[in-house]
Amino acid sequence: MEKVEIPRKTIYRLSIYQRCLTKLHENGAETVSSSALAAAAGVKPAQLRKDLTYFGQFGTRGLGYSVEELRNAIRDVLGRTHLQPVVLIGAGNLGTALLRYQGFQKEGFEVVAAFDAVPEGVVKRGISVPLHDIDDLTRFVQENEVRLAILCVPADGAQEVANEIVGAGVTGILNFSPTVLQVPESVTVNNVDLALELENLSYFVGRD
Amino acid sequence: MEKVEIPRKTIYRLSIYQRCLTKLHENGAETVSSSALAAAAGVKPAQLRKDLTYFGQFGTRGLGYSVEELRNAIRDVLGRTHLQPVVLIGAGNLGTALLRYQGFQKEGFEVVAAFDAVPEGVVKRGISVPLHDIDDLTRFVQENEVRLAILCVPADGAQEVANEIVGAGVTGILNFSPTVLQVPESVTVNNVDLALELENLSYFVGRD
DNA sequence: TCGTGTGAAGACGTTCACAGCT
DNA sequence: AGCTGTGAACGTCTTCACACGA
Repeated sequence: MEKVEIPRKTIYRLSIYQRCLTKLHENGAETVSSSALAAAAGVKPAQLRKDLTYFGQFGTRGLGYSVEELRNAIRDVLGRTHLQPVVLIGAGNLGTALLRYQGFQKEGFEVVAAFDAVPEGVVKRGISVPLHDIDDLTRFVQENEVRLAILCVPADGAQEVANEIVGAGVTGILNFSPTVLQVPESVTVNNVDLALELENLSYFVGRD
Repeated sequence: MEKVEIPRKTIYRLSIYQRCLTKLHENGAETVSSSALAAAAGVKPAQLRKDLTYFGQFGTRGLGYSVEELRNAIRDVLGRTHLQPVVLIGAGNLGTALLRYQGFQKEGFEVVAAFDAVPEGVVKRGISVPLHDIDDLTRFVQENEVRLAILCVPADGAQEVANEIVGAGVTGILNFSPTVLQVPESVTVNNVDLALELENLSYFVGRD
């Protein structure tokens, strides 16, 4: 197979395009041009078209794209026909907030279980996800063949937990801990580092 | 002034280097080589050295970098000698969690006020930041010359709030709403889109 | 000899500009 | 005429490889 690899940044944008297409679909739009969709997504038209060429041709010259067709095509590429089970580890402030957060469910992800070192101490108000002791983590991940994990533990314990879940079969980690995780190449880590983002902003704001 | 612009990605990495240096400093290390620091930060040695050349020379050939000197130099570049005041808008699940989150304070940011459309409905447990009605937002931002804002409102209200705070003088927005904000060029927006990150992960995990 | 500093090469991503289909 | 699809140009970031100083 000589499939050209789709750039990571393109994958991110595909998700954004899909959201815009869903909104257009709800508004009853049948077709959309690359310039209109690009404007909604905050990119240039040429970029949008280039992104799409990575996995096929979908438009009609002189007309644009069928909203529904393009949406289906992107969904297929992103591979979310089926729901992905996710575990969340570390039910502190951030962790519990994410458990209450509706955005994941809305996008087709189900947080099937949460783990904490001291599950008794967690405020469970508004949380319907079962909360386990962290000792059950490996067993649970293996038995349920979980591939995705959200990591919300403090920085000093993050690497240890990461090793454990990777050993148990997790291959994608959404890491909220302010640490650089060392993982095998086969594992994908997406870092969400809140302090880092603020610090970065403050750099660009700070020049006067 | 003919200062070469420091790439945005380098700025991000500087923050990471700084964290690693702080950890090294706490462990009593005096000097560090580019390869050691790079390994800790998860980058290649050449990249680290290149990043540093954007704003000066700090190492000693054959020896490495002075942990303390380099840390101070990076702090100066990032410009965080003084604390930046930040406002948070939208005290829902995510917003309140961020208010309780200690990571910002630890990195030198102070959330000076939070705003919500219905401040009475917010659970205030564990929150010490004053909570205002969103009607006071513009006045507060102007009077306190706030430059940074954390946006945690639902997607459909985000653009409106963004317009308001930009008008009031905010030039850096940390946006947690799953929307593409349209702002003037002079304003920096850093998006933290949780569902997007998960979707992205699931793409890389999904191939088997 | 060891590790930094850096020009040059390379890889990658974006933008342009236009050919070609409807 | 209008808008897509795309090779080529461009710009940016990363990596290499080695000169140079300690």
